[in-house]
Amino acid sequence: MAKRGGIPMYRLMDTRGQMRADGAPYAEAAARAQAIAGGAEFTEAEVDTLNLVPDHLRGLDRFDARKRVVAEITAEGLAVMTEATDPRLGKAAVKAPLEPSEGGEMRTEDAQLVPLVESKKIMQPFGDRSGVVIEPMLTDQWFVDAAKVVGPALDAVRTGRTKIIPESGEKVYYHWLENIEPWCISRQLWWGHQIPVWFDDEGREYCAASEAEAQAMAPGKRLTRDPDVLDTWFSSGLWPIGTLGWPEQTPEMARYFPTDVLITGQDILFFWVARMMMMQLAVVDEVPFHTVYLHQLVRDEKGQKMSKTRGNVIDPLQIVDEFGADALRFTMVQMAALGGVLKLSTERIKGYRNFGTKIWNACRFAEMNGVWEGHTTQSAAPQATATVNRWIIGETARVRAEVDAALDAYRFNDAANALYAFVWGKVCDWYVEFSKPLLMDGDAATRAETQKVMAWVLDQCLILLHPIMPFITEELWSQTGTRAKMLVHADWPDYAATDLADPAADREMTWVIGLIDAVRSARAQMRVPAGLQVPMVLRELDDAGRDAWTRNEALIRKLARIDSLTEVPAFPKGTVTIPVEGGIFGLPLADIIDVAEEKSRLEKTLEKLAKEIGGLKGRLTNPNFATSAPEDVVAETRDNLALRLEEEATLKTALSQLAELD
RNA sequence: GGGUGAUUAGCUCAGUGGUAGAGCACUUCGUUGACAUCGAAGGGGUCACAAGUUCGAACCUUGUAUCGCCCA
Repeated sequence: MAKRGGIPMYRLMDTRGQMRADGAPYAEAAARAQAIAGGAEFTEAEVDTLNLVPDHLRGLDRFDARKRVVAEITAEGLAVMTEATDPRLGKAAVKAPLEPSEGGEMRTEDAQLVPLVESKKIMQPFGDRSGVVIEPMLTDQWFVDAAKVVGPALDAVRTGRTKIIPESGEKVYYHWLENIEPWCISRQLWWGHQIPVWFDDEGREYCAASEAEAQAMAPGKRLTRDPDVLDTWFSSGLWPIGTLGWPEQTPEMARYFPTDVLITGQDILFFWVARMMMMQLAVVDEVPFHTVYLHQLVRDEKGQKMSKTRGNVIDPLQIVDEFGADALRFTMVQMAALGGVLKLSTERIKGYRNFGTKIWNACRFAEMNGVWEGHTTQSAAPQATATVNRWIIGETARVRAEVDAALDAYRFNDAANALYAFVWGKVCDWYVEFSKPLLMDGDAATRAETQKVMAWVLDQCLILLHPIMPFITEELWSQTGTRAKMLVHADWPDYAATDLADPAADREMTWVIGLIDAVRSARAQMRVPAGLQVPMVLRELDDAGRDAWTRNEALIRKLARIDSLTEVPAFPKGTVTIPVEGGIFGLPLADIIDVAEEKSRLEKTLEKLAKEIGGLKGRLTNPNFATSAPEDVVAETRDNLALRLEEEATLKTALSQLAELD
């Protein structure tokens, strides 16, 4: 029986009224209720029989009943009447007709009067699933005195036994637990763990693990069980141990508890995380996990919470059908920046589907060039002599380290992005292109080496991508070479970048890529037809540059579309200048060159350079910079400035030579 | 009301003190020996605003504005 201020609440909303149609007549019950409210003696049992709802209104829908009540009150002449246009009627009010002076008709006030039923907004909860108003019904409920179990849960995070990521989660956790209130664990649901409390007829409660035990506590009494169930978070709070057989000391408990990392939604911190912490510490005196990784809610592309009512739910299965599970997974991982919001858009997912296709095509290219013939999984990087191969091996080791560091720090987006940039931007855009002359025109040894290196590099891509894109990588793994085990079981690589990287190879390939980029850029801006092979001239080049050219001539010529290189003492008129580290190349395009175009190209570059040089000089001339900044920063700035100045000089010369053409 | 975040390129977001990045979108060109679900080259940002700390601020401090989320 619910009470308020010590007085039992009447059953005003008794939907079971029809079964109690034998109740006392309304007038008597009402008189008795007034007496009780006025202080008369009563028993709960008596109040329970009071019938305050007239029989003819029982069992009606509340909205129908309201209309009937209003009609009855009005019929008895007891209603407050008002004009139908009264704004207090809210939506039920009719629009005021025009005054006679404004051309409206004369009206009789009487005919317009209606009972005043004020339109008042009431905060009214609706059932999530039924859509029906939820009526308040006070019942006795059980609470956990949370203050008594909160201490250890707070300490565990304060002392770092359990770490919450991102850190802002810890602040929220503290704030909530430090201000914790008693936790109501009674839920009026038809499913869940029923509350283990039985009552006898006098209302005494017996809390026991089973009905038999409760009965043993109340010999000879008739018991009824509390119909409520435990709050879902109370039950779920026991999940880390309950699933492992607790309270028995099972081998599973010994092996798997405490668990490892809990990954859950940021909005679940209070509900589940805190409850698991409190309950495990209270029950088995141990934290349930060493780390809690909180991710954001997945929202739609506008950042709205997905909801069925709003109709903006993206069904993952539909996405999987359209783009594949790997694309969806990669998208999620790529967006999982710590503390970030997960806005899911199909455009994004499409991009990562294309990424999957890209890898597939790279493996196909490898297959067409015999890379997989006789290949078996190798954990160690192959020995390589070709610069290109040495370079990509080092790059692979570097990305592996980057991915590991990102995963260790729970920065899944960094891991995904590093792999995307490596696989697409390094392996596909450069290494595959570089490998073509080696695989197709190289000698047998070069060819064999390149095949081995490419097989190894692609294997590493598959292994590193596998946690994010398990399906396509597993499939490619099974289609390429001979595999002792499935990719999902493959060893995670542990080679170090310091062992595999070759600084000389890095420097050389950076130079080569820089030269190709510069030529391509100049060609595009001079509007040289993309397919046209053009000659190139060389004015000066240091030894390192000459070595690099000699070793990589084939691929530079191929990728930059250069048909010859001639060394010249001075550039012929109409030559586009291509400065590189340690030298100056040129494209003699006198017949095609657009002088104005080249001039503006140079001026634009010079403008950018001047800005950079200005900034660098400004820093270096500031006496406080040299004294306060770390040495390596100062040195780097100085080197940087020297390089820029050199480039500026080259371009200025080129610009003045260009002027001679006019 | 309490708590907690965010504000960076057209869009979605990375970037914890050394001078600005990615993907998508956009513009131009391209049937070049894996890939047009592609390739090449570009354009685009006084990092919300104001003050402060610092040799140096997108980043640290304070304030302002706007938006979000959690809880009551």
